[in-house]
Amino acid sequence: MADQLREEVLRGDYSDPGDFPTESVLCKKYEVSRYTVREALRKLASEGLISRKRGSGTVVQPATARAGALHQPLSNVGEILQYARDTTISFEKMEPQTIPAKIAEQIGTRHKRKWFVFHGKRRKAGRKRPIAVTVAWVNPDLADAVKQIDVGGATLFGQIEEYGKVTVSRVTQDIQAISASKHFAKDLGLEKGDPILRILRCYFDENDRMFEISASYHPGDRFAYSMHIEVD
Amino acid sequence: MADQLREEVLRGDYSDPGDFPTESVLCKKYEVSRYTVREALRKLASEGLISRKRGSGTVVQPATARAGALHQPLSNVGEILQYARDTTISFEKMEPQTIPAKIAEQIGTRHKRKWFVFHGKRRKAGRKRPIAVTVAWVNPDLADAVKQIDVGGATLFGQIEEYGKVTVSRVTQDIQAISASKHFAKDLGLEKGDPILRILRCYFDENDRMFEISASYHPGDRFAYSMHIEVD
DNA sequence: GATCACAATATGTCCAGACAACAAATACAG
DNA sequence: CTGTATTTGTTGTCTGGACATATTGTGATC
Repeated sequence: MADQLREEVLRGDYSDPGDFPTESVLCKKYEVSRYTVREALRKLASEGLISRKRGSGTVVQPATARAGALHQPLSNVGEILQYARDTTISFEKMEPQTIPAKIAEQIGTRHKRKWFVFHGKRRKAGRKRPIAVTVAWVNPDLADAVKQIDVGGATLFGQIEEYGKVTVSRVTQDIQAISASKHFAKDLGLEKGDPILRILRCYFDENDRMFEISASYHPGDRFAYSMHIEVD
Repeated sequence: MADQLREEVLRGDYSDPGDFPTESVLCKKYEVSRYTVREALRKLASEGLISRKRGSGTVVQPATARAGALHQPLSNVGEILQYARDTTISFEKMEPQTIPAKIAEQIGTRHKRKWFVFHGKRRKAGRKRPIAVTVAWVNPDLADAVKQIDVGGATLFGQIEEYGKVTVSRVTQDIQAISASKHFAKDLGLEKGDPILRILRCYFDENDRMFEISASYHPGDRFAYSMHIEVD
Protein backbone atom coordinates (compact mmCIF):
# COMPACT_ATOMS: atom_id res chain seq x y z
CA MET A 1 0.00 0.00 0.00
CA ALA A 2 2.83 2.39 0.87
CA ASP A 3 4.51 1.49 -2.41
CA GLN A 4 1.40 2.20 -4.44
CA LEU A 5 0.77 5.50 -2.66
CA ARG A 6 4.40 6.50 -3.14
CA GLU A 7 4.13 5.93 -6.87
CA GLU A 8 0.99 8.03 -7.04
CA VAL A 9 2.56 10.82 -5.05
CA LEU A 10 5.69 10.86 -7.19
CA ARG A 11 3.54 10.81 -10.30
CA GLY A 12 1.93 13.98 -8.99
CA ASP A 13 -1.57 12.62 -8.50
CA TYR A 14 -2.19 14.58 -5.33
CA SER A 15 -0.16 17.65 -6.07
CA ASP A 16 -2.96 20.09 -5.30
CA PRO A 17 -3.33 20.79 -1.59
CA GLY A 18 -6.42 19.07 -0.28
CA ASP A 19 -6.24 16.35 -2.86
CA PHE A 20 -4.67 13.74 -0.67
CA PRO A 21 -7.24 11.26 0.63
CA THR A 22 -8.03 11.17 4.32
CA GLU A 23 -7.32 8.16 6.46
CA SER A 24 -10.92 7.01 6.45
CA VAL A 25 -11.09 7.21 2.67
CA LEU A 26 -7.94 5.12 2.37
CA CYS A 27 -9.39 2.61 4.85
CA LYS A 28 -12.35 2.06 2.56
CA LYS A 29 -10.35 2.09 -0.65
CA TYR A 30 -7.86 -0.53 0.51
CA GLU A 31 -10.29 -2.29 2.84
CA VAL A 32 -7.88 -2.24 5.75
CA SER A 33 -8.02 -0.89 9.26
CA ARG A 34 -6.92 2.58 10.19
CA TYR A 35 -3.82 1.16 11.84
CA THR A 36 -2.58 -0.18 8.52
CA VAL A 37 -3.30 3.08 6.76
CA ARG A 38 -1.45 5.03 9.40
CA GLU A 39 1.58 2.75 9.19
CA ALA A 40 1.77 3.32 5.44
CA LEU A 41 1.38 7.06 5.83
CA ARG A 42 3.96 7.07 8.58
CA LYS A 43 6.39 5.51 6.15
CA LEU A 44 5.72 8.10 3.47
CA ALA A 45 6.02 10.87 6.02
CA SER A 46 9.37 9.56 7.21
CA GLU A 47 10.53 9.65 3.62
CA GLY A 48 9.55 13.28 3.47
CA LEU A 49 6.92 12.78 0.79
CA ILE A 50 3.91 13.92 2.76
CA SER A 51 3.29 16.10 5.75
CA ARG A 52 0.46 15.58 8.19
CA LYS A 53 -1.25 17.93 10.57
CA ARG A 54 -3.84 17.21 13.18
CA GLY A 55 -7.21 18.67 12.35
CA SER A 56 -6.14 19.78 8.94
CA GLY A 57 -5.15 16.76 6.91
CA THR A 58 -2.38 15.35 4.79
CA VAL A 59 -0.64 17.25 2.03
CA VAL A 60 2.03 16.22 -0.41
CA GLN A 61 5.33 17.89 0.32
CA PRO A 62 6.41 20.12 -2.55
CA ALA A 63 9.49 19.00 -4.42
CA THR A 64 11.16 22.14 -3.05
CA ALA A 65 12.54 22.92 -6.47
CA ARG A 66 16.04 21.79 -5.79
CA ALA A 67 17.46 23.68 -8.69
CA GLY A 68 21.12 23.33 -7.83
CA ALA A 69 22.26 20.65 -10.23
CA LEU A 70 25.12 19.54 -8.09
CA HIS A 71 23.14 19.69 -4.92
CA GLN A 72 22.81 16.27 -3.47
CA PRO A 73 19.81 16.05 -1.20
CA LEU A 74 20.00 13.23 1.30
CA SER A 75 17.38 13.73 3.89
CA ASN A 76 16.80 10.17 4.94
CA VAL A 77 17.97 6.63 4.76
CA GLY A 78 15.98 5.86 1.66
CA GLU A 79 17.69 8.57 -0.25
CA ILE A 80 21.16 7.76 0.91
CA LEU A 81 20.74 4.15 -0.16
CA GLN A 82 19.05 5.13 -3.35
CA TYR A 83 22.02 7.31 -4.05
CA ALA A 84 24.47 4.53 -3.35
CA ARG A 85 22.49 2.14 -5.50
CA ASP A 86 21.74 4.45 -8.39
CA THR A 87 25.01 6.22 -8.74
CA THR A 88 26.47 5.34 -12.10
CA ILE A 89 30.12 5.54 -11.50
CA SER A 90 32.57 3.80 -13.74
CA PHE A 91 34.88 1.77 -11.58
CA GLU A 92 37.79 -0.56 -11.91
CA LYS A 93 39.08 -3.31 -9.71
CA MET A 94 42.43 -2.80 -8.04
CA GLU A 95 44.82 -4.98 -6.09
CA PRO A 96 43.57 -6.01 -2.66
CA GLN A 97 45.07 -4.02 0.16
CA THR A 98 44.63 -3.44 3.84
CA ILE A 99 42.55 -0.50 4.96
CA PRO A 100 44.81 2.57 4.95
CA ALA A 101 45.86 3.56 8.44
CA LYS A 102 44.36 7.02 8.20
CA ILE A 103 40.93 5.65 7.45
CA ALA A 104 41.13 2.67 9.78
CA GLU A 105 41.95 5.02 12.59
CA GLN A 106 39.07 7.33 11.87
CA ILE A 107 36.45 4.63 11.82
CA GLY A 108 38.08 2.70 14.62
CA THR A 109 38.47 -0.62 12.89
CA ARG A 110 41.27 -3.06 13.34
CA HIS A 111 41.02 -5.31 10.32
CA LYS A 112 44.35 -6.78 9.31
CA ARG A 113 43.22 -8.66 6.21
CA LYS A 114 43.41 -7.34 2.70
CA TRP A 115 40.16 -5.95 1.35
CA PHE A 116 39.14 -5.75 -2.28
CA VAL A 117 39.58 -2.28 -3.68
CA PHE A 118 37.65 -0.46 -6.38
CA HIS A 119 38.33 2.95 -7.78
CA GLY A 120 35.48 4.87 -9.36
CA LYS A 121 34.74 8.15 -11.01
CA ARG A 122 31.33 9.68 -11.28
CA ARG A 123 30.54 11.97 -14.15
CA LYS A 124 27.67 14.08 -15.25
CA ALA A 125 26.34 13.09 -18.64
CA GLY A 126 28.49 14.51 -21.39
CA ARG A 127 31.09 16.02 -19.11
CA LYS A 128 34.62 14.82 -19.19
CA ARG A 129 35.78 15.80 -15.75
CA PRO A 130 34.42 13.61 -12.97
CA ILE A 131 32.39 15.41 -10.35
CA ALA A 132 33.53 12.95 -7.72
CA VAL A 133 36.00 10.16 -7.26
CA THR A 134 35.29 7.22 -5.04
CA VAL A 135 37.36 4.52 -3.44
CA ALA A 136 35.55 1.48 -2.11
CA TRP A 137 36.83 -1.39 -0.02
CA VAL A 138 34.92 -4.66 0.11
CA ASN A 139 35.21 -7.15 2.95
CA PRO A 140 37.35 -10.19 1.99
CA ASP A 141 34.56 -12.43 3.36
CA LEU A 142 32.71 -11.61 0.17
CA ALA A 143 35.36 -13.06 -2.12
CA ASP A 144 32.82 -15.21 -3.94
CA ALA A 145 30.61 -12.25 -4.64
CA VAL A 146 33.50 -10.12 -5.78
CA LYS A 147 34.48 -12.78 -8.31
CA GLN A 148 31.10 -12.43 -9.98
CA ILE A 149 31.24 -8.66 -10.18
CA ASP A 150 31.00 -7.26 -13.68
CA VAL A 151 32.99 -4.06 -13.71
CA GLY A 152 31.22 -2.85 -16.80
CA GLY A 153 27.78 -3.75 -15.53
CA ALA A 154 25.47 -2.41 -12.91
CA THR A 155 26.54 -0.46 -9.86
CA LEU A 156 29.11 -1.82 -7.49
CA PHE A 157 26.95 -1.54 -4.43
CA GLY A 158 24.02 -3.23 -6.10
CA GLN A 159 26.11 -6.17 -7.25
CA ILE A 160 27.64 -6.61 -3.82
CA GLU A 161 24.19 -6.71 -2.28
CA GLU A 162 22.96 -9.20 -4.83
CA TYR A 163 25.87 -11.60 -5.18
CA GLY A 164 26.95 -11.35 -1.57
CA LYS A 165 23.40 -11.86 -0.33
CA VAL A 166 23.80 -9.08 2.18
CA THR A 167 21.43 -6.24 2.93
CA VAL A 168 22.53 -3.09 4.59
CA SER A 169 21.14 -2.57 8.05
CA ARG A 170 23.02 0.50 9.21
CA VAL A 171 25.38 3.06 7.83
CA THR A 172 27.86 5.33 9.53
CA GLN A 173 28.99 8.40 7.75
CA ASP A 174 31.82 10.82 8.41
CA ILE A 175 32.08 14.10 6.58
CA GLN A 176 35.28 16.05 6.64
CA ALA A 177 36.97 18.85 4.78
CA ILE A 178 40.40 17.95 3.51
CA SER A 179 42.98 19.44 1.28
CA ALA A 180 43.37 18.15 -2.26
CA SER A 181 46.41 15.97 -2.79
CA LYS A 182 48.13 16.26 -6.12
CA HIS A 183 46.50 13.06 -7.27
CA PHE A 184 42.92 14.04 -6.41
CA ALA A 185 43.43 17.55 -7.69
CA LYS A 186 44.33 16.18 -11.09
CA ASP A 187 41.32 13.88 -11.24
CA LEU A 188 38.84 16.52 -10.16
CA GLY A 189 40.30 19.39 -12.12
CA LEU A 190 41.42 21.35 -9.09
CA GLU A 191 44.62 22.86 -7.83
CA LYS A 192 46.63 21.07 -5.19
CA GLY A 193 45.48 22.26 -1.79
CA ASP A 194 41.95 23.15 -2.85
CA PRO A 195 39.24 22.17 -0.39
CA ILE A 196 37.61 18.79 -0.90
CA LEU A 197 34.63 17.29 0.89
CA ARG A 198 35.28 13.71 1.87
CA ILE A 199 32.34 11.48 2.71
CA LEU A 200 33.37 8.28 4.39
CA ARG A 201 30.69 5.63 4.70
CA CYS A 202 30.70 2.25 6.39
CA TYR A 203 27.97 -0.21 5.50
CA PHE A 204 26.95 -2.87 8.01
CA ASP A 205 24.75 -5.89 7.42
CA GLU A 206 22.17 -7.46 9.76
CA ASN A 207 24.90 -9.21 11.73
CA ASP A 208 26.73 -5.95 12.27
CA ARG A 209 29.51 -6.97 9.96
CA MET A 210 31.10 -4.09 8.12
CA PHE A 211 31.00 -5.32 4.55
CA GLU A 212 31.87 -2.21 2.60
CA ILE A 213 33.66 1.06 3.15
CA SER A 214 33.45 3.84 0.65
CA ALA A 215 35.20 7.18 0.54
CA SER A 216 34.05 9.75 -1.97
CA TYR A 217 35.80 13.01 -2.68
CA HIS A 218 33.87 16.01 -3.96
CA PRO A 219 35.21 19.37 -5.05
CA GLY A 220 34.32 21.88 -2.36
CA ASP A 221 33.32 24.67 -4.65
CA ARG A 222 30.90 22.65 -6.74
CA PHE A 223 29.33 20.38 -4.19
CA ALA A 224 27.27 20.69 -1.04
CA TYR A 225 25.89 17.89 1.03
CA SER A 226 22.44 18.98 1.95
CA MET A 227 19.92 17.39 4.24
CA HIS A 228 16.49 18.11 5.55
CA ILE A 229 15.31 17.15 8.99
CA GLU A 230 11.80 17.07 10.38
CA VAL A 231 11.30 17.41 14.11
CA ASP A 232 8.91 14.97 15.74
CA MET B 1 7.16 6.78 29.66
CA ALA B 2 9.68 7.24 26.86
CA ASP B 3 11.40 9.91 28.91
CA GLN B 4 11.68 7.68 31.94
CA LEU B 5 12.98 4.77 29.89
CA ARG B 6 15.47 7.03 28.15
CA GLU B 7 16.86 8.14 31.51
CA GLU B 8 17.21 4.55 32.64
CA VAL B 9 18.93 3.53 29.43
CA LEU B 10 21.36 6.43 29.59
CA ARG B 11 22.03 5.66 33.23
CA GLY B 12 23.07 2.19 32.10
CA ASP B 13 20.35 0.24 33.86
CA TYR B 14 19.92 -2.26 31.04
CA SER B 15 23.47 -2.39 29.78
CA ASP B 16 23.67 -6.20 29.86
CA PRO B 17 22.13 -7.84 26.82
CA GLY B 18 18.87 -9.47 27.78
CA ASP B 19 18.28 -7.01 30.56
CA PHE B 20 15.85 -4.83 28.72
CA PRO B 21 12.25 -5.61 29.65
CA THR B 22 9.95 -7.13 27.08
CA GLU B 23 6.88 -5.35 25.82
CA SER B 24 4.52 -7.37 27.98
CA VAL B 25 6.55 -6.62 31.09
CA LEU B 26 6.46 -2.92 30.33
CA CYS B 27 2.70 -3.14 29.77
CA LYS B 28 2.25 -4.45 33.27
CA LYS B 29 4.77 -2.11 34.87
CA TYR B 30 3.24 1.05 33.41
CA GLU B 31 -0.30 -0.33 33.25
CA VAL B 32 -0.77 0.69 29.64
CA SER B 33 -1.64 -1.15 26.47
CA ARG B 34 0.91 -2.65 24.17
CA TYR B 35 0.26 0.09 21.67
CA THR B 36 1.54 2.71 24.08
CA VAL B 37 4.57 0.66 24.97
CA ARG B 38 5.42 0.20 21.32
CA GLU B 39 5.10 3.92 20.61
CA ALA B 40 7.53 4.71 23.40
CA LEU B 41 9.98 2.05 22.23
CA ARG B 42 9.64 3.27 18.67
CA LYS B 43 10.75 6.68 19.87
CA LEU B 44 13.79 5.32 21.66
CA ALA B 45 14.67 3.20 18.64
CA SER B 46 14.47 6.21 16.35
CA GLU B 47 16.88 7.98 18.67
CA GLY B 48 19.26 5.08 18.27
CA LEU B 49 19.17 4.11 21.94
CA ILE B 50 17.76 0.63 21.54
CA SER B 51 17.58 -1.92 18.79
CA ARG B 52 14.74 -4.39 18.36
CA LYS B 53 14.56 -7.72 16.63
CA ARG B 54 11.58 -9.89 15.98
CA GLY B 55 11.63 -13.09 17.94
CA SER B 56 14.66 -12.11 19.90
CA GLY B 57 13.92 -9.01 21.92
CA THR B 58 15.13 -5.52 22.65
CA VAL B 59 18.72 -4.62 23.48
CA VAL B 60 20.34 -1.35 24.41
CA GLN B 61 22.58 -0.04 21.67
CA PRO B 62 26.21 0.19 22.82
CA ALA B 63 27.59 3.69 23.15
CA THR B 64 30.01 2.71 20.35
CA ALA B 65 32.88 4.25 22.23
CA ARG B 66 33.40 7.27 20.07
CA ALA B 67 36.82 8.04 21.38
CA GLY B 68 37.66 10.93 19.08
CA ALA B 69 37.35 13.96 21.29
CA LEU B 70 36.46 16.32 18.51
CA HIS B 71 34.10 13.91 16.90
CA GLN B 72 30.65 15.33 16.85
CA PRO B 73 28.06 12.60 16.52
CA LEU B 74 24.75 13.79 15.19
CA SER B 75 22.70 10.81 14.25
CA ASN B 76 19.23 12.19 14.68
CA VAL B 77 17.12 15.23 15.21
CA GLY B 78 17.31 15.03 18.95
CA GLU B 79 21.04 15.24 18.90
CA ILE B 80 21.26 18.03 16.40
CA LEU B 81 18.91 20.16 18.46
CA GLN B 82 20.61 19.18 21.67
CA TYR B 83 23.82 20.33 20.13
CA ALA B 84 22.36 23.65 19.06
CA ARG B 85 20.84 24.17 22.48
CA ASP B 86 23.75 23.01 24.58
CA THR B 87 26.62 24.51 22.72
CA THR B 88 28.28 27.05 24.96
CA ILE B 89 29.70 29.50 22.55
CA SER B 90 30.53 33.01 23.58
CA PHE B 91 28.85 35.36 21.17
CA GLU B 92 28.46 39.03 20.57
CA LYS B 93 25.80 41.06 18.87
CA MET B 94 26.73 42.83 15.66
CA GLU B 95 25.08 45.40 13.45
CA PRO B 96 22.02 44.14 11.58
CA GLN B 97 22.72 43.29 7.97
CA THR B 98 21.08 41.62 5.04
CA ILE B 99 21.88 37.98 4.39
CA PRO B 100 25.12 37.85 2.41
CA ALA B 101 24.51 37.10 -1.25
CA LYS B 102 26.62 33.96 -1.22
CA ILE B 103 24.55 32.41 1.53
CA ALA B 104 21.20 33.70 0.33
CA GLU B 105 21.88 32.14 -3.02
CA GLN B 106 22.79 28.79 -1.59
CA ILE B 107 19.69 28.44 0.54
CA GLY B 108 17.49 30.06 -2.06
CA THR B 109 16.05 32.81 0.06
CA ARG B 110 15.14 36.26 -1.10
CA HIS B 111 14.90 38.26 2.10
CA LYS B 112 15.68 41.92 1.64
CA ARG B 113 15.37 43.05 5.23
CA LYS B 114 18.22 43.35 7.66
CA TRP B 115 18.60 40.44 10.03
CA PHE B 116 20.18 40.54 13.46
CA VAL B 117 23.69 39.18 13.43
CA PHE B 118 25.65 37.38 16.10
CA HIS B 119 29.22 36.21 15.99
CA GLY B 120 30.28 33.35 18.21
CA LYS B 121 33.31 31.28 19.05
CA ARG B 122 33.21 27.88 20.58
CA ARG B 123 36.09 26.69 22.69
CA LYS B 124 37.05 23.56 24.46
CA ALA B 125 37.50 24.04 28.17
CA GLY B 126 40.87 25.54 28.92
CA ARG B 127 41.91 25.99 25.32
CA LYS B 128 42.49 29.41 23.93
CA ARG B 129 41.92 28.78 20.26
CA PRO B 130 38.29 28.32 19.30
CA ILE B 131 37.46 25.00 17.71
CA ALA B 132 34.73 26.61 15.67
CA VAL B 133 33.42 30.01 14.80
CA THR B 134 29.77 30.64 14.15
CA VAL B 135 27.79 33.38 12.51
CA ALA B 136 24.07 33.46 13.19
CA TRP B 137 21.37 35.57 11.60
CA VAL B 138 18.04 36.06 13.37
CA ASN B 139 14.84 37.00 11.59
CA PRO B 140 13.90 40.70 12.09
CA ASP B 141 10.39 39.55 13.01
CA LEU B 142 11.85 38.53 16.33
CA ALA B 143 13.04 42.01 17.24
CA ASP B 144 11.27 41.91 20.60
CA ALA B 145 12.95 38.65 21.48
CA VAL B 146 16.36 39.88 20.38
CA LYS B 147 16.06 42.89 22.66
CA GLN B 148 15.75 40.59 25.64
CA ILE B 149 18.75 38.50 24.73
CA ASP B 150 21.49 38.44 27.30
CA VAL B 151 24.75 38.03 25.46
CA GLY B 152 26.52 36.81 28.56
CA GLY B 153 23.74 34.45 29.54
CA ALA B 154 22.46 31.17 28.21
CA THR B 155 22.83 29.95 24.66
CA LEU B 156 21.67 32.07 21.78
CA PHE B 157 19.41 29.43 20.30
CA GLY B 158 17.76 28.70 23.61
CA GLN B 159 17.02 32.35 24.29
CA ILE B 160 15.55 32.81 20.83
CA GLU B 161 13.27 29.87 21.35
CA GLU B 162 12.19 31.12 24.75
CA TYR B 163 11.76 34.84 24.18
CA GLY B 164 10.55 34.51 20.62
CA LYS B 165 8.06 31.82 21.58
CA VAL B 166 9.03 29.76 18.57
CA THR B 167 9.81 26.07 18.39
CA VAL B 168 11.79 24.56 15.62
CA SER B 169 9.86 22.25 13.37
CA ARG B 170 12.35 21.52 10.63
CA VAL B 171 15.96 22.13 9.86
CA THR B 172 17.82 22.18 6.60
CA GLN B 173 21.52 21.68 6.63
CA ASP B 174 24.17 22.19 3.99
CA ILE B 175 27.67 20.92 4.46
CA GLN B 176 30.44 22.14 2.23
CA ALA B 177 34.19 22.25 2.13
CA ILE B 178 35.58 25.73 1.65
CA SER B 179 38.92 27.39 1.73
CA ALA B 180 39.89 29.42 4.77
CA SER B 181 39.79 33.16 4.25
CA LYS B 182 42.44 35.20 6.00
CA HIS B 183 39.94 36.17 8.65
CA PHE B 184 38.74 32.67 9.50
CA ALA B 185 42.27 31.30 9.32
CA LYS B 186 43.36 33.73 12.00
CA ASP B 187 40.46 32.88 14.30
CA LEU B 188 40.87 29.14 13.97
CA GLY B 189 44.63 29.05 14.02
CA LEU B 190 45.02 27.89 10.46
CA GLU B 191 46.82 29.06 7.37
CA LYS B 192 44.95 30.94 4.68
CA GLY B 193 43.63 28.40 2.17
CA ASP B 194 43.40 25.51 4.61
CA PRO B 195 40.27 23.39 4.27
CA ILE B 196 37.32 24.33 6.43
CA LEU B 197 34.05 22.49 6.91
CA ARG B 198 31.13 24.86 6.77
CA ILE B 199 27.80 23.73 8.18
CA LEU B 200 24.95 25.98 7.17
CA ARG B 201 21.69 25.45 9.01
CA CYS B 202 18.28 27.03 8.53
CA TYR B 203 15.77 26.68 11.32
CA PHE B 204 12.05 26.81 10.51
CA ASP B 205 9.16 27.15 12.94
CA GLU B 206 5.72 25.50 12.77
CA ASN B 207 4.53 28.05 10.24
CA ASP B 208 7.47 27.35 7.99
CA ARG B 209 9.04 30.68 8.72
CA MET B 210 12.81 30.67 8.64
CA PHE B 211 13.66 32.29 11.94
CA GLU B 212 17.35 31.62 12.24
CA ILE B 213 20.27 30.84 9.99
CA SER B 214 23.57 29.71 11.37
CA ALA B 215 26.85 29.06 9.67
CA SER B 216 29.60 27.35 11.58
CA TYR B 217 33.13 26.90 10.40
CA HIS B 218 35.25 24.02 11.61
CA PRO B 219 38.89 23.31 10.89
CA GLY B 220 39.02 20.41 8.47
CA ASP B 221 41.88 18.60 10.09
CA ARG B 222 40.44 18.53 13.57
CA PHE B 223 36.77 18.02 12.91
CA ALA B 224 34.53 15.44 11.30
CA TYR B 225 30.79 15.52 11.08
CA SER B 226 29.71 12.01 11.82
CA MET B 227 26.31 10.43 11.68
CA HIS B 228 24.78 7.06 12.16
CA ILE B 229 21.79 5.79 10.23
CA GLU B 230 19.57 2.81 10.90
CA VAL B 231 17.72 1.21 8.04
CA ASP B 232 14.06 0.50 8.62
C1' DG C 1 -20.28 43.04 7.10
C1' DA C 2 -17.66 41.43 11.20
C1' DT C 3 -17.55 38.37 15.19
C1' DC C 4 -18.30 34.55 17.89
C1' DA C 5 -20.16 29.91 19.08
C1' DC C 6 -20.70 25.51 17.41
C1' DA C 7 -20.61 21.52 14.51
C1' DA C 8 -18.16 18.74 11.22
C1' DT C 9 -13.87 16.80 10.03
C1' DA C 10 -9.13 15.40 10.31
C1' DT C 11 -5.26 13.44 12.64
C1' DG C 12 -3.20 11.97 17.37
C1' DT C 13 -3.54 8.83 21.23
C1' DC C 14 -5.07 4.80 23.40
C1' DC C 15 -7.27 0.20 24.43
C1' DA C 16 -8.00 -5.05 24.14
C1' DG C 17 -7.34 -8.68 21.48
C1' DA C 18 -5.73 -11.77 17.58
C1' DC C 19 -2.56 -13.98 14.50
C1' DA C 20 2.09 -14.10 11.96
C1' DA C 21 7.03 -14.45 11.73
C1' DC C 22 11.08 -15.27 13.75
C1' DA C 23 14.56 -16.83 17.43
C1' DA C 24 15.94 -19.43 21.13
C1' DA C 25 15.29 -22.96 24.35
C1' DT C 26 13.64 -27.58 25.04
C1' DA C 27 12.34 -32.31 24.20
C1' DC C 28 13.07 -36.25 21.65
C1' DA C 29 14.66 -39.85 18.42
C1' DG C 30 18.53 -42.01 16.55
C1' DC D 1 26.01 -37.32 22.15
C1' DT D 2 23.98 -35.30 17.99
C1' DG D 3 20.90 -33.60 15.04
C1' DT D 4 16.05 -32.66 14.44
C1' DA D 5 11.23 -31.40 15.84
C1' DT D 6 8.57 -29.04 18.97
C1' DT D 7 7.42 -25.69 22.14
C1' DT D 8 7.77 -21.24 24.08
C1' DG D 9 8.59 -16.52 24.04
C1' DT D 10 9.29 -12.10 21.60
C1' DT D 11 8.42 -8.57 18.30
C1' DG D 12 5.72 -7.39 13.83
C1' DT D 13 1.28 -6.75 11.66
C1' DC D 14 -3.51 -6.06 11.86
C1' DT D 15 -8.49 -5.48 13.41
C1' DG D 16 -12.22 -2.52 15.27
C1' DG D 17 -13.30 0.39 18.32
C1' DA D 18 -13.12 4.84 21.46
C1' DC D 19 -11.97 9.40 22.86
C1' DA D 20 -8.78 13.67 22.52
C1' DT D 21 -7.30 17.63 20.11
C1' DA D 22 -6.61 20.74 16.46
C1' DT D 23 -8.57 22.98 12.21
C1' DT D 24 -12.05 24.65 9.29
C1' DG D 25 -16.40 25.91 7.71
C1' DT D 26 -21.21 27.36 8.95
C1' DG D 27 -24.58 30.00 10.75
C1' DA D 28 -26.58 33.11 14.08
C1' DT D 29 -26.03 37.39 16.26
C1' DC D 30 -24.81 41.95 16.68
